[in-house]
Amino acid sequence: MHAMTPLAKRTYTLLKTVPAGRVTTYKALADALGTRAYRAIGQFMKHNPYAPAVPCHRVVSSDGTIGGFNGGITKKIRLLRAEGIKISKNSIIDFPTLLFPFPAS
DNA sequence: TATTTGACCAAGA
DNA sequence: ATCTTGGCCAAAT
Repeated sequence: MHAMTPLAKRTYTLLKTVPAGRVTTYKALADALGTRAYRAIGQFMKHNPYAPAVPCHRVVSSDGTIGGFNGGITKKIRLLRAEGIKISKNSIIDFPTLLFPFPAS
């Protein structure tokens, strides 16, 4: 087992609460965790030691575009579509509605 | 210890 | 609408 930094562990734990058919963003995760490390969170997703238990494919960019994925965004799009999420031109259809609201602290 | 690197973001041009 | 720039923070080198 590799040593897991506290922020990485909290990020994975929080992400697991996002249900299928909904999405979140790098920023929303950071915000809910009380940090501004959006970019670091992108790195955590890239590593994602718990895939597919941790649904990193449900994390997209703040503007509703797909963002990145280890192995290619095509795969990410396929996974999202399999959950009923519609995508066109690399952006989520009806993005604000599908965005999962984290419980307020 | 210092520097570089990102699956980012917001604001400008 | 597309592209650039500066800022942000944790990890890796």
